[in-house]
Formats: sequence, C-alpha cells, structure tokens
Amino acid sequence: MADGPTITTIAERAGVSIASVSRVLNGLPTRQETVRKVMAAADELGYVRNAVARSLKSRRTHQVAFAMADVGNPAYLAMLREIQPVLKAAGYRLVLHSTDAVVADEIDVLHSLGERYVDGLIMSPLRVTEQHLEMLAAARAPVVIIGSVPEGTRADNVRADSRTGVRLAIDHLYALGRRRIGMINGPLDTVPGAARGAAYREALADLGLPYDEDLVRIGDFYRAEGGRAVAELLDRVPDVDALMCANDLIALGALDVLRAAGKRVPADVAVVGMDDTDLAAASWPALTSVSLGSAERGKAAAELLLDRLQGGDREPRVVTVPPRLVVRASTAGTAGAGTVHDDAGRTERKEGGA
Amino acid sequence: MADGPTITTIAERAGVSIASVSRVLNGLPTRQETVRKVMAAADELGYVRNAVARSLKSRRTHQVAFAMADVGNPAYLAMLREIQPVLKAAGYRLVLHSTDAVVADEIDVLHSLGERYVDGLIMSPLRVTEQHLEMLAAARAPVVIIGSVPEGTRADNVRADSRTGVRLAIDHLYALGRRRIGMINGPLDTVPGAARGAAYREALADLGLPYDEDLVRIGDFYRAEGGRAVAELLDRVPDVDALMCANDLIALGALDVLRAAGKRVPADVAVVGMDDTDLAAASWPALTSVSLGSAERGKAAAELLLDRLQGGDREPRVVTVPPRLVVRASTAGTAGAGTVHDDAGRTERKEGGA
DNA sequence: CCCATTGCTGTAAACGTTTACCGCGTGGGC
DNA sequence: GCCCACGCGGTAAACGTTTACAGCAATGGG
Repeated sequence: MADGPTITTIAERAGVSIASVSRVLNGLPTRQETVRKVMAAADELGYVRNAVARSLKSRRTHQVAFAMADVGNPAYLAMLREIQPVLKAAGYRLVLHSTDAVVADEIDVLHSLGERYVDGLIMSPLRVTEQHLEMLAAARAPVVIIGSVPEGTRADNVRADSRTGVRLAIDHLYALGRRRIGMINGPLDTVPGAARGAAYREALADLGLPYDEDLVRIGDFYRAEGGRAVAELLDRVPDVDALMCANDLIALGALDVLRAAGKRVPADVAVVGMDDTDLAAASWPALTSVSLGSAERGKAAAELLLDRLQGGDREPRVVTVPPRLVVRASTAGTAGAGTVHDDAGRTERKEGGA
Repeated sequence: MADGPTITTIAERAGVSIASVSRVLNGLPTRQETVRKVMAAADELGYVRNAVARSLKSRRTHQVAFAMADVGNPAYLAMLREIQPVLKAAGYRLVLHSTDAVVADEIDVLHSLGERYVDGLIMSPLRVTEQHLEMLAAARAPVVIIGSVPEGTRADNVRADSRTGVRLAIDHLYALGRRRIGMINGPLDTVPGAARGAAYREALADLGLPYDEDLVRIGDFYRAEGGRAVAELLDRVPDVDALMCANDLIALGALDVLRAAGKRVPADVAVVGMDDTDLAAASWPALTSVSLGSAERGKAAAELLLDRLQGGDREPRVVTVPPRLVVRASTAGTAGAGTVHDDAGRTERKEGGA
C-alpha cells in the first residue's frame, strides 16, 4: 500500500522535470525522446493522475450532482437513466443526492455547491420555496431545475406540462363515455400536485362537467396512501366510473382497492395513471398512463447543463417537454400493447433574462 | 461571480492568520475572541470550505462510488436505495457508475480508483474475470464486491445465496404438484446465471425429477428476450406446468407470452420470478418471487465499506444474505398479499485471509 | 526577580497538479 | 562569424487547505 506514484516519481525515474511529465501527460508539444521516456516511466510505475490535485489547480472537478427527491420513485429513475449516459459520454461523473423531498436537504445541496466538489447540479424539487430561489440566486455553480420555477429565475429549467397531460387523460375518458371522473391527487402544496389539481378542474369545466368535491381525494404520492384515498372516494361516490390518478403509484393503489371492492377495470371504473413508469406496463390490467416525458426531461436537463458547463454564459433557457397519453388496458379494455396519443413536438424558448 | 472567499480572505478580514482560521473552522482549541472574529468574518463572507483543497491535503474525499451493472434493473436499485442513506448518514457522498455489465467499463472503474476521487468502491459485477481479480488485488482503495468472488480474494464480499433460493422455489412448485418445471435462465457465463442453472439441476435431482434439456432455455436477463425464450420452450414442451425464471423481468416476459398463448397462470402454468422487485408486486397476477435480499445486500455492503474506511485494516469478510420465497398469486392462485417462506438468519463468517 | 511552563498564534511547508516565465542550445540569415 | 529566433525543458508559483514547529506573552513557582 505504499503511496502511489506521482509526477515527481515519474520525473525522477525518467530523468526530466515534473513540468515535462505534466506536458507529456497532457499531450502538449514535447520532443519525441522525452515523450518516450516519460511514457515508459509512467507505464512501469502504473501511474494514474490524481483527480483531486488536478481539480484543485484546474478548478474543474468533472463531477455533476443530481439531486432527486426520492430514489424509489421510478419517474426520477427514468431521469437518472438518461442523465447518466449523457454525462458519462461528456467525461463527467455523477454524484447522487437523495433529498426525500425535504426542503432543508435540498437547501443543503444548493449550499454545498460552495464546496466546489461538483461543476454543476441538476435538481428536481417537489416544492419550490422562497429559500430555494434565494439559494439559486446565490448558487456557486450552474444549476438546472427539473420542474417549474418562476419566470426570471436565473437557472435553466426543464418543465413537464402536466396541465396538458391531465387534459389528454380527461378528454380520453370523456371520449370513452365516462362522466363521473374522480381525481386522486398528491399534496396540493407540491408543484405537481397543484398543477394537476388545477388542470383537472379546468378540463372538467371545458367539457361542461360539474366539479364535485366528493370526487377529489388527496393523499401522498405513494401506493398505500393512494389506495386509502380511493377507498374514501368509493365510499362517498360508489358509482364513480373513472379515476384520474396523479401518478402511477397511486394508480396501482387504486387497482388494489378496486379489485378488493369487486369493481371491474375498466368495465366499471377506468383508471389512468401518470408518469408512465415501468410499473404501468407491468401491472394488470396494464395501466393507461400519461407520460410526462421523464426520460426526455432528464436528457434535456443533462444537455442544458453540459452546454452551460462548456459554453459559459448565456441566458437561462426553459425547455418544456410535451406529454403523451399511453393508452393501455385499464381504460381501453383490450390487453394490447397500447396506443400513443401524441402531442406537439418539444417546444423550447428563451427566457427574457434579468 | 467573483471568486468565492477562501480562508485567506477571512484571515485578512478578521485580522488573524490563515492557521487560526483553519483552527477555528475545525474546532481546535482557540481563544474565544479569535473564534468570534473568525466566525463573524466567515458569516459575513458566506464562506464555505473548499472540499477539493481539503481532500488534497487530508487524502480523504468523503466520496464513495457504487458501480452498478444497470441503472434500469430494480434489483440494483433496491441496493442503491439502501446504500445511499447509510453513506449519507456517515457523511459520504455517492458517486454512481453504470457499467452496463461491460467488463471493460468495470475494469475502468477499478482502474480509476487510482485517481483517488473516492475513498472506496462498492461494485456489483455480473461476471468476475481474471482481469477483475488482478485489478482488485492492485486496487488503490477498499472495494466491496456484491456477488460471489473466489476464496482468498482480498476484498469484502456480500453474497446472495441463489442456490438456496432456486431450491426454495422448486420445492414450492413441487409441493404444489408441478412436475414439468421449466427454467428460463440468463447467460451461463454470468455468476448468477451459472449459479441458478446449476441449482435448478440439483434441485430437480434431489426431488427425483429428470433433467430435460428441452425444459431449459437461455436468453438474457430482460423482459422481451425472456419472453422469446418462453415461447421457444412452450413450442417444445406444450404441457410445461411451471416456470422458474432467473429474474423478475424474465418472469414478466413469461406472463406476457403465456397470456398471449391462452395459458392460465397459475392454473395451467405456475410462474416464479427472482429478486422480488417492485415489479413482482405490481404485475398481475402478482408474481411469486425469490427475494435474494437486494436491499439487505446493499446495506451490508455499505456497512462493510464504512467499517473498513473507519477501522482500517482487518481480514476481508464474507457476508451471505439468505433468500426468502415470497409467494403470490402466480403460483398460489390467490390474489392475497403473499406469504413469506423465510430461511435461516443472516450468516457471517471470516475469510481465512492470505 | 528570573526562569519555566502554559496557552495562543503565526510562519511555512506540504498535498499533486498545471502553467507562466525564463534560460539554454541549436540553426539559419546576413 | 555574430546575432536572433525558435524549440524545449526546467524552476517556481499557484490552487486552498491542514498542521508541524517555533515564537511570544502572560502566569506562577522557587
């Protein structure tokens, strides 16, 4: 376990200065003979560049952090799956933070950017507080936010359009003849929760359907709690004929409860999930789900960050990824592979920066 | 974007030397007055310690890498979910590598330990080659391997016991009266593939069942390919009455194909998966699956690594996590929550180190 | 009253790189 | 034959910390 070789060791063995060693290792113009000697010495010693010393001098770590709310949530995993290869291809390592959607933890991550152990950050907060915005303004490294952030925030921003997504789903249910469409939502003080709740209300209004409080239940974004909310709803409105769930986990909970209650899906109750995770395809009946483009958002975020890391300054950008409705058996009634009701192409526009 | 403050900036503002600043920040004994001045200056400047410089001097990065074969595989995710909080609690950051089970990538990761950007590594290779062992012997930081590694390897090792796992499943199927039990395996040159294949053969022998080549099909560890393998098997042995699948993804593929072929599960064919991932509980019928304790293995690996990082030298340890059979509808025929056929407690023993 | 001890603090070196700058030797132009 | 330019390579500083060591003031004991 003797200390590994450094450029000094190599310099001694090759009989040159450490500057020459560094130059050779970095491919700077050097006499052929010197290159040969240095390479030989490096090989013999099994030299590997010390990344820490390198970072200290160059002020670049070649690391990027991804702060996800919840390692267990497949939607974030889909992002991670796309982010990882993009960063890797560009020579960056990925540092993973799990914040459990706790604001203090997210603030911590933003604060820790000051430690300069990463060159940039991709973050996907469930709520965006005043404190978030303050820390963002003061952040010591570029940040890309996945999720909506107020106009004028100086950070690149990748958005889903859950409003349109909910709209696609409700329209679909309406087209199938459903008229008593319930909604199982997550907490209203989260960005997605609020957006999805509002979109549901709006979509009903546009279709001329009444908004009925009893048809809306709130839980968290998980399976068990989602199921509980469904049970409550069934209790109040036994003849509900469709359920719009704010994510797939909630929808799985809904399937559990409906099955236990003897309701047939989709004959009696049609169920739509959201996020189009792997679970949607795996469940039975397979779940119709609104894809909010998690994978695309992850990819876009990684690309935005890389662009900023390489390109330097430019105005913050907002990328909005359009939703797609993936129809499966839980609404359409056939066990087929599923049809995609696509939407417009990806939109991208520049923010008028402050 | 002026350069952030350093201890030098603080020292000037507080009118003390950088040594004093460092001492205060590290809580070393210092006069009260000095502490006050330094703290005040640090607060006003919004100082944050530079992790890179710190690491260079202290030779500790407080980062640990986890190299997973496949970010998409829920079994590895289960590990990740457990590893993350353990490391976080101990003050370590997590660097995530995805190797796609490509040997060259895994070797790369081991090699990159020489860059000293992490203090240790948890790795879960699908295959363990000669090259792996060589690199392990030469590794410049502690490594914990999840998966089996030859006796005498100088690395901590966390093992699943898929042999016993397969045994539990086959015994279960036998007890249900199944006699034509097929096996859908992954590649035989992977550690799990080889172990599971051998265990299947052994279990049949012990039960006095004949080993029939036509009942064994090989694909990869994914859903589509798993399905293809099942279709092939159905073609040759139409009256197969049970399928042991080498992981849950394959089992989902099996469900797809059986459904398409008009076979009832479990009435006509019972299906068992492996790894007991989230997908198993989400599918329909819910999948009986052998849990190999992914979560426990991840946790154990993280703890072993931390122990070594903190404790220094000791003999390499081998931890074996026992399997559990989680019975669900795909074999038992009821849609209940599932029973657990447990096994012995976790076993742990020391390796006779070289 | 002087010296030894104690308690703080400052100076400087070190961690392993990268890179600005300078000096040396060679070759070519005049 | 002299001078300049050019190509290489070496010296040293810098990145932002931590820490060994030494120095200095105050205190207490003999």
